[in-house]
Amino acid sequence: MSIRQTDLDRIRTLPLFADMTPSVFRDATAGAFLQRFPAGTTLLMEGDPVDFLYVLLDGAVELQGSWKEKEAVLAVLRPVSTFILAAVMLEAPALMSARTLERSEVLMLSGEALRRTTRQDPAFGFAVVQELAGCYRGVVRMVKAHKLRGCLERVANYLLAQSARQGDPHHIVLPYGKRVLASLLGMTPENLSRAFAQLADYGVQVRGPEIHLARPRALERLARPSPLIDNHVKAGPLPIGRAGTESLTTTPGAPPPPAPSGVSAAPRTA
Amino acid sequence: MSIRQTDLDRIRTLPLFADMTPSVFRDATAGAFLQRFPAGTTLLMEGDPVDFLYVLLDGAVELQGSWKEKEAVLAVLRPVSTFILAAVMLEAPALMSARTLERSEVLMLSGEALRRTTRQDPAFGFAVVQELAGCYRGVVRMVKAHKLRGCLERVANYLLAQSARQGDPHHIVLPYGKRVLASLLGMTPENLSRAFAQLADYGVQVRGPEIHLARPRALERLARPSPLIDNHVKAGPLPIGRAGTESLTTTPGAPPPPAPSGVSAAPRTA
DNA sequence: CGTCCGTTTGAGCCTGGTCAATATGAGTGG
DNA sequence: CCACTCATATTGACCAGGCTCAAACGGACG
Repeated sequence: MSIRQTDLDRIRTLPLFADMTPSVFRDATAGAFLQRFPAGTTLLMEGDPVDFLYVLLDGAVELQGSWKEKEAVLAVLRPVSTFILAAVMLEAPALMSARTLERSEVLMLSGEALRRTTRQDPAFGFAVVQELAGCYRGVVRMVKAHKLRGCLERVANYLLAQSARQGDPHHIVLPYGKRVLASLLGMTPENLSRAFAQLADYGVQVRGPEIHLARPRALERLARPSPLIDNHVKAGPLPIGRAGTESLTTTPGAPPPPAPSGVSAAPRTA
Repeated sequence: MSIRQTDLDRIRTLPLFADMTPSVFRDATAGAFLQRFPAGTTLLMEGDPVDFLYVLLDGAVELQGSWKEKEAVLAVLRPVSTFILAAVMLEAPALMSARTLERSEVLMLSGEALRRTTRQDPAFGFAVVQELAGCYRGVVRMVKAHKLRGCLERVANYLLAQSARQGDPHHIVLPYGKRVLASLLGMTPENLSRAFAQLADYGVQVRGPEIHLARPRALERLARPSPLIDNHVKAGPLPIGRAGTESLTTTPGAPPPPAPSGVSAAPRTA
């Protein structure tokens, strides 16, 4: 039950908790406890009710969804990060399962306490807003990558993203197994292998989890990373006279389809 | 610039504004104005800074992303719904373009005023939290549908969703053109046609925008809708969790891969 | 009546998936 | 220390879902 002070200190580094006053922080984390799990443990099954906000302090966790015997990894988390905040705030069942990939340390915070704090403390409320908004945009980026890019391009961009994150333009090490990576990128392990093989033409050399990028520029020309999809890319200076693309430009076409008679139920889109 | 009282009344029906006190509501909507756009108007270009929260009062708007000459529709909105709330809260550039599909009425609310209200009024802050959490979960559902289902299955589930929404188990009318629908479902118009043809075996008869579902049960056996993907499906006997109120907004996002070594940039995943 | 789109249909191709067999490597027990 | 096992990766052959290109069809509108 007792958590070390150092563990609470670690989650204070998260934007979500960084600006809280000590007393509010104490309220929000009341009843929190730390748990250790071996690799391969399912922390949460999709469809389960969610009672806690999870904070990964050490190890690795994958979030996955499933349907009809099929499974897909939707995200892989590394410390320090929180997950299932949205379900906690809505008191709704989880949409994704959470599974440890390695031995992991997870801090569990009372959902009840967090909702109460969110409703009472405007500053924390706004922090939650920004957190959720960031998550939302993260998923939007994911959808765009999926619908707009082919397998090769997704792999190439993944390599560049890792390269940026790890700080070395020429060498990266895969943070988890290729099977997991393939599923995360929306492809089969076999195809990921083939993609790596194809990328040899662009200076990519794979040896186990170690990858050498001999010609990052060539890879970039293939990958064409965009600040609107890959959030590691900084927005470059836009070409000055954006050719014929002004906002509020009306383009011909788009015939008004007959409105469906049924009452539509207020869809919301951030 | 003057807005009719009836327009403000309409947005009060949205969960986001429903519970606000009149005075807070007046603050939040200060400086709001109504605009009318013809069909095919680009309201917002991806990458643009976002100064307003948009509320669609009449007509239809598509949100789309693009990359390298390719475009994909990420969502189609119907009244009354809000969009780009996440970008407003983060003061970040838009990740999606917004384009009218028909002649539309759009209410524009000052982002500045909304952020101020969110920071000051805990009740409104919590409403924004719930809104964003719902949007996030909507996009997660979209990603799951995309990664786990094939084209045929996506179309079948779309038909069932529309059927539920429009209240008639045997007859639906497509709310927008098939070209747009195809892109929303992540396929080409040609393939959507073929999918409809294939679905004839399951009692689906298509005549223009009108679709007759002769054997909904057969279609359901193929589609296998799930409460964890399709938010119109009510949870089965087991789960106690309330059926949430999540939009069909699809925003799949790839959480930034965590830094394997050194300082981690606190990835967030709701 | 003719034109213009959006949709449908057909033929061929190609990306990516499936199945099966073969390394490769880590962990275990003799 | 080695043999065995199991999981992960890779490679190849084959298959199919989905895309592209091209043409024909149909309704809406002038």
